[in-house]
Amino acid sequence: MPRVSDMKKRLTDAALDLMWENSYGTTSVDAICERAGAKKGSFYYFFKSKSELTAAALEAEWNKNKANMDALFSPTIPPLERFDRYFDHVHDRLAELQRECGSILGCPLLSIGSEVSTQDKVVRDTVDRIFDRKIKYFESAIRDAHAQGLIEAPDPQAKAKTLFACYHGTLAQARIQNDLELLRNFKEIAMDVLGAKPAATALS
Amino acid sequence: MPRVSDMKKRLTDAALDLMWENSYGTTSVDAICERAGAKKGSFYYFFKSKSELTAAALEAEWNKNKANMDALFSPTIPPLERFDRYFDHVHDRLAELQRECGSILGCPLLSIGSEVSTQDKVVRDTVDRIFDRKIKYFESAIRDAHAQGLIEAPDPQAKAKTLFACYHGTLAQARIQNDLELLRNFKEIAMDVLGAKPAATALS
DNA sequence: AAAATAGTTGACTGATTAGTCTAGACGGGT
DNA sequence: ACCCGTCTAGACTAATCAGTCAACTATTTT
Repeated sequence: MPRVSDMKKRLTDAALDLMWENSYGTTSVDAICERAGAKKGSFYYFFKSKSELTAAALEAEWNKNKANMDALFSPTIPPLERFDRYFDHVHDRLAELQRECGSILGCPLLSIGSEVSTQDKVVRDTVDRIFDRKIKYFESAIRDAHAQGLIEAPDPQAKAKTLFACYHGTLAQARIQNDLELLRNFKEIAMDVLGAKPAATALS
Repeated sequence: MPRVSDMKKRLTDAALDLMWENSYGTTSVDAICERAGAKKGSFYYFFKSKSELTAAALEAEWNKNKANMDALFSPTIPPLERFDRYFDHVHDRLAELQRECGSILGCPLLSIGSEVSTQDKVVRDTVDRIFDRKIKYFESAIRDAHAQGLIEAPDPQAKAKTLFACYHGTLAQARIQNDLELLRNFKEIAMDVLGAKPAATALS
């Protein structure tokens, strides 16, 4: 088998960068090609449409982050601490991206998903699938926390969905208002939503 | 003053409809004109760009809903009941729109705001401003609830922002998953987030 | 009825869009 | 050394995009 190329990866990387910073609609195939150092022909050799490229880019991004998610939500870590670490991690990543591009970018799944949901089934289904996987981390941490009596959560899945929605709403607000501050205290908000008993730090 | 026209309103209505159902990016000026029964010239007679039309459309939508919001959040209504009624109202409206267009559309401010925030200052600032106004309803209801001892909310503004973010996250998820079900139980989630003491309905 | 104001028309521009296609370059297996 | 599958080059199309403009119509004031 002759000739191996990293172009596919370069294209998905470029696409995700551009769509995350701007939007699906304003990210043209030409712009993706330029950033990836590719020509049109290469693009359509690997992907049959912009829509499929986007789905592939989101899946690729997921795969890049999966190991990290597994580590953050490792069962060896006390369940509520998993959330702490996760929210910190996202906060730090968004702060880093802000240094690069000047804006708080929020969650690409939510931005892109919300933008294309009524028009592009391929991308929408991809976003859905990845959301489901992410919620599973929440769900299992919540189940563990419940088992240890740290919170009251008879329906861990419902609670996970709620927390997930709250978090993504906050990420979206942070993007719209370009304000990272909203995310700084999310740990406490999450504990509120989860109904965690205020432990060591007893206040009032 | 010669010749009065309702074209401006028809254009903002058409724009909001199309952008809500689809997106800012995929809604072309031509499409807006067609739905409004206008020609290009009329469009640019009233608005100097698509961006300004969008800002005007969002403001117009706000003005259309303001009286209703005032009624829903009237101080004559018990504070926590205001939220109940508001969430019901949005739920019903989205259900109605679903019947018309087949999709759960979520909140146009969030969808459009998230889409354009890094690229269009005029629209972004408009969304910001309207969000601020909407949060004020939440804030005042929360303050009243706190005063009546229904919830514990020493910082009503922070709590309002939190609930607002949670609600919009849920609206965004509902749009992406095209699932109204997520919104059906939001009343209870809201009470959870607010930390409302489970009143009459004592369970477990 | 004339003038002034308010709104409408639609052809036009030039840029940009997603996607196609043919010809060829590269490089590993034999 | 040569072949063949993988990949690249880049010109091309046809549609669509936001925005411009000068001529035109309709209505009210004087």
